[in-house]
Amino acid sequence: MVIATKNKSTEKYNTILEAAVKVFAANGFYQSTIAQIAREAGVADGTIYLYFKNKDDILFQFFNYKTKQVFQQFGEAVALADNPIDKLRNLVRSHLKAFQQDRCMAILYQTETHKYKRIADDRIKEMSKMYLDIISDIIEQGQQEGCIRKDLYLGLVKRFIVGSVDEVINTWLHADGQYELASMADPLVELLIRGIGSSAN
Amino acid sequence: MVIATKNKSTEKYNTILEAAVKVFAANGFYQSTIAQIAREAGVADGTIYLYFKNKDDILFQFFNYKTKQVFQQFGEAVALADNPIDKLRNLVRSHLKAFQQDRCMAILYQTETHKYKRIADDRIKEMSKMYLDIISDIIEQGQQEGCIRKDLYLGLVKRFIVGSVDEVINTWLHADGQYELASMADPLVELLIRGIGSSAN
Amino acid sequence: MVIATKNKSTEKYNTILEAAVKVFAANGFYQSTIAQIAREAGVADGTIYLYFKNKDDILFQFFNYKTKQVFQQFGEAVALADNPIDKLRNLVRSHLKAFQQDRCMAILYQTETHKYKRIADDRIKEMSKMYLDIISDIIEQGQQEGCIRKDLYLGLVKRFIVGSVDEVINTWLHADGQYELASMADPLVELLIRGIGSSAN
Amino acid sequence: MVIATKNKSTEKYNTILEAAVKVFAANGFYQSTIAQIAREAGVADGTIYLYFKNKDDILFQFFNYKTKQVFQQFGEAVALADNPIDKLRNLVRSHLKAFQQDRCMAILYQTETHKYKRIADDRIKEMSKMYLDIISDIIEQGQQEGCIRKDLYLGLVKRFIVGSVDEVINTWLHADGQYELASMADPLVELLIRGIGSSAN
DNA sequence: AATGAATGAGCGTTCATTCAT
DNA sequence: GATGAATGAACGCTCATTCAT
Repeated sequence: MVIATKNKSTEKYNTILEAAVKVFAANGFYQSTIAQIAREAGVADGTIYLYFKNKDDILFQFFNYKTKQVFQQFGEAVALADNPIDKLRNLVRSHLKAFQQDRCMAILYQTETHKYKRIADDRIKEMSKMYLDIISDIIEQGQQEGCIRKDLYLGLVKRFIVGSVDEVINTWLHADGQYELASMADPLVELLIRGIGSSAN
Repeated sequence: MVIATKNKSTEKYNTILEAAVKVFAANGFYQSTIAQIAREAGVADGTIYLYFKNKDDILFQFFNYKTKQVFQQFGEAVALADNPIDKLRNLVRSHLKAFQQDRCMAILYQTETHKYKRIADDRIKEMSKMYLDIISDIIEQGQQEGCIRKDLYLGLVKRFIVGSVDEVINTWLHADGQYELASMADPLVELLIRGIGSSAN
Repeated sequence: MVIATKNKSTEKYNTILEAAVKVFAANGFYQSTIAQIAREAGVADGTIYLYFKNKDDILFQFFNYKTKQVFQQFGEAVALADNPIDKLRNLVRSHLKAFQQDRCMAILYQTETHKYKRIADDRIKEMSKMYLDIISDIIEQGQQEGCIRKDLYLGLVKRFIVGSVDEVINTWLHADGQYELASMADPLVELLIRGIGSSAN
Repeated sequence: MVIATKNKSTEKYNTILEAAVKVFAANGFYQSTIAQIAREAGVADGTIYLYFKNKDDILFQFFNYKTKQVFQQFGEAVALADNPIDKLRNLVRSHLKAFQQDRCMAILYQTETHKYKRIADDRIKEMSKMYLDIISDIIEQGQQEGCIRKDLYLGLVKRFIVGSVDEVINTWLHADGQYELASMADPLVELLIRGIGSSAN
């Protein structure tokens, strides 16, 4: 009983895209060559151009489909919780989980994003906005419900959250993923909410 | 008694290094060419090789001297305060101020750091460690003095602080520096200490 | 009694050849790709290799059959006239008419001929010789009959005629065929015969 | 006493341009590679790009400077004669002489001109126009002075002359230059003026 | 017969680095 | 020290041709 056999074309497209992500993650985009990607994917150099317009396009497709899809999952994870604090926890948790599961994607997203505005600016901005919008909604709901401080500059709070999460991921990446990234979700959210100060402050 | 007369050599070295930082910041390291740097510095291509071993070395020197020096200033700023919370405030303030004053350095440091482990890994790790050590000291002192929560996982707290600051800088960079970066220091530190949760939590 | 039913194979052969001529005329031989020809012909790239040995062979076949056939018609047109001057007029007329009717062939023949000695040298020389022989016969007959000057260097006269006709065609091609090419036949022949000098010379 | 020592740059520019013309003449523009030109010129591949923007530019420069210059000489040759028929003779003579002296230029101009409108359209049109204008002037003067027929369609006469000359050159080229091209000038002009018809016509 | 995905040799171009002046 | 012309390795990309289906 065949439900969904991906056709050959899609298979090769994915093979190449994943090979590319692996190579990009290892060497950086500009240091990666088409020949390396082809070798990693087990195809000829020219084959890559049957599935991608050019080298830039490979990175673009990565941001357009692969990463985008992951970021959309974050929204779904959030929807599963009712109260803002659980939503935030779900967001951070699914973010860390997803990046832990696909280390190459994590590297590419963390280290290559800022540099490739030229290539995938719109996609990255779109994702970034989607992420920030989710956070905004959470904050606002939290403020209405009283579980989040009302005297906050929203723009700053968003950076505060995004930055903490990003840095936790970066640290994990630099440590070669030797610990459970996802396990950092709960302590991190707790920190975000309560801060580092003792109640004496 | 030595009067610090910089000799001609040092001047040209600095001219080139600053030109390179400008060019790297504008185009990224790998997209920048020696010819561009030479033009920006007003010297011949070959001259660059009298002061730097190769292209990589320029970036290495940037991290080795220029950035390192700035990061050392952070330590000095911290030393001026007595209590941990003021120390943290001074750290964040001097960090934001320094990066606001030298935008190119900020760009290079924020966007190129992760990618150049190959080139300047030791320097970057050294700086990073220095920065994290400062924070560690602050946290520990704060915990002893009671102004910082004692139930914190130190490794996480450090990322939490570093990440927030970085992201605030990134956001400022992406906004083309249209506002006072330094003005974000106090609200950010306040957030770090108190968190986003209302005391009701 | 054979009724000329072209079989399927011949049809496809012609479809491809005509598509190729169209593409070659538009882009030049070396700038045309097999993929373009295949698209224009409505077949797969690989199909072309069932009918032609390789890309060169397509051009070769063009000169071998298509153009050759047209050039043979010139001989027939000449045979319809008795006196040399009418023969010349018929030759030029049928030449201009044929090229006007098949613009792509005209382009290919005029602009690509000289460059493809490598590919179809023998065919082109053969056609060229055939054409020049027709002219030679006309001239010689005209000299015997007294309507053509006897003091002429035959080799030069042939170039003189061929060159004039070619250039008239080229001019028409460059003007995007906005006028009747065939209408130039009579004035041109008149020029060839009488020259540009007044009888006073 | 040094009057005009060409500097090194100009020398190498010319070396490369001449090597390129040689290679283009031998293989055609698109079949020639940068590597071939570099080898012929005795320089490295990259050196070519110090003097020319790209491969197209080499051909462009050829038409822009080298050929243009020769075509301007034609105008000067014409100016040396007073009566229209001598002017025409001088034009044809200097044309054939120049092309005989630089065979590669002749090949490139004759066989590559039509195909490279993309690359040097304006230059080629300019030269072509210059040439046709010279002829127009001659014809008109000749008609006023009575030595050229008044009942001529100027547009056709120009093609008639240009075409004859071109074809004479082509024939010489195809014969591998085994005879004196310039010696064809006088008989050709005589043909242009008197035509091939006997006065009996 | 017909397809079109796959191949990989080959090309134009760039640019870090060298070295004669 | 300073120059910048010259180098040539390396890369992205194209496309004629093949071959499994």
